[in-house]
Amino acid sequence: MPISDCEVRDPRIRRTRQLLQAALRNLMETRSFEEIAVQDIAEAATVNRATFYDHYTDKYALLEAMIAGGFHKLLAERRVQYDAACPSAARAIVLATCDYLTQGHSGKAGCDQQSAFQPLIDAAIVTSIRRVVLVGLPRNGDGVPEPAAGIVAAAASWAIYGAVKEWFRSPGRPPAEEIVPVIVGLVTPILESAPALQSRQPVAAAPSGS
Amino acid sequence: MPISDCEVRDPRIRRTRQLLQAALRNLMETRSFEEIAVQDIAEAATVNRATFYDHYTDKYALLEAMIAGGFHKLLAERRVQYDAACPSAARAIVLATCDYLTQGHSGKAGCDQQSAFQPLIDAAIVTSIRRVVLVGLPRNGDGVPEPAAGIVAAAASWAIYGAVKEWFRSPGRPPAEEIVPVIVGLVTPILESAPALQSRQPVAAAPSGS
DNA sequence: TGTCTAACACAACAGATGTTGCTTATCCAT
DNA sequence: ATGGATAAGCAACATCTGTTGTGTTAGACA
Repeated sequence: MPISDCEVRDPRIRRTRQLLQAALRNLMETRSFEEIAVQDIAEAATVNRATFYDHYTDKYALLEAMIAGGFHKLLAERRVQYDAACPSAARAIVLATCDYLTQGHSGKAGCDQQSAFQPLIDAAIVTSIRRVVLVGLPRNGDGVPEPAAGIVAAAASWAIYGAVKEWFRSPGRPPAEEIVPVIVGLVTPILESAPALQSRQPVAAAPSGS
Repeated sequence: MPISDCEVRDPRIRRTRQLLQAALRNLMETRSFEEIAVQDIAEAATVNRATFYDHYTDKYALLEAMIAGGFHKLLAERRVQYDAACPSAARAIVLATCDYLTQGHSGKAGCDQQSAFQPLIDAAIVTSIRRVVLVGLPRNGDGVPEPAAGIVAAAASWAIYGAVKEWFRSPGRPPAEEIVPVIVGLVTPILESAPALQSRQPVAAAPSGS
């Protein structure tokens, strides 16, 4: 029911949400996410259980906010931002995604690859990637992204995360430095097709539909 | 706890699971998924609630199985299978994904785009796409997929679904026939990079890393 | 056909969930 | 500083959850 986690002025709200996220983070060092009850989180955060529901609809919403916030923080710390004109930007995004998965954002749950809530984590990260990709995509004169940019950003961000996750899940995975260029090579065609969709220049592989 | 939904010989199990899935499908015509309790599903399926838990860990697992089964059925009906040698195969997969989202697999929930369980649906469909893509990817002499095929299949399947979903969510979306070639154009570079990763032939866009 | 295995019904349980109404404490703006 | 707005504490509620135990029934297999 409350406003999005960013842009919260009231210090009471910030405090409570930070407490809840920290509590969940700590609890996940010990048990798996499913084994944690809203009661436990509220108790660990020294927050009333009813107050929890003032901020998040359930523990899954809290997890989502926590993951999104954590990944966004990582991107901000590294000053990561995509720019269609800068090839190394895609590399930075992919590397950040690798590192975020590797660093065990979610304690014991990080190993817990087949958990039912894993898709929630995936979705949260993909959304963050999509956002940072979208702002770097070419725009028209008014700074408004082209309509097809949404499709390109979606395809690219999902492809990036899907590939990174596949690498992360693989049994004897190579170091990140090794896989990052491979993934970048896979997704650059998508990212570079954005100008083509704006019909600035025809591209052989691009379909003429639309 | 039980074996995967496919390959179940015991008719009792088949019957119960079909009843449960049909019950959930029917209930979702009326209410949103979150508003449906396991109790309701069991009751609508004329199945004891305890029996529900013999088959699925919770209602989310049931939803996942339902979505995966439905999409798999759609692919089977259309005889969809990816083949790296056949360009129209990718088209068929993308079109099937568009149609599956459009046909409102999940009743009222189909409109319910921002629901917390949406990521579960996404994950189920992506997994299905990934499977059908993977079997069509190039293999070595023994029929074993190349190691990089996993990454390629993951990137391609996530990209396909992400793009289709973005299209589906867009307010005044064009007809599927119009967007399919665009998406196919976005993902074919990924799919065609599979041979390159096998170092059969160098490709200009592919990175030399590794 | 007969026996064995396992699916299902049923009841009951402790615990968690999500909500409500009320009071107190904290903030923000005037 | 003061007053209005709102977040947080608190208690209690009906309900749902997930599990366990026991008995019955239906399918599998020889």
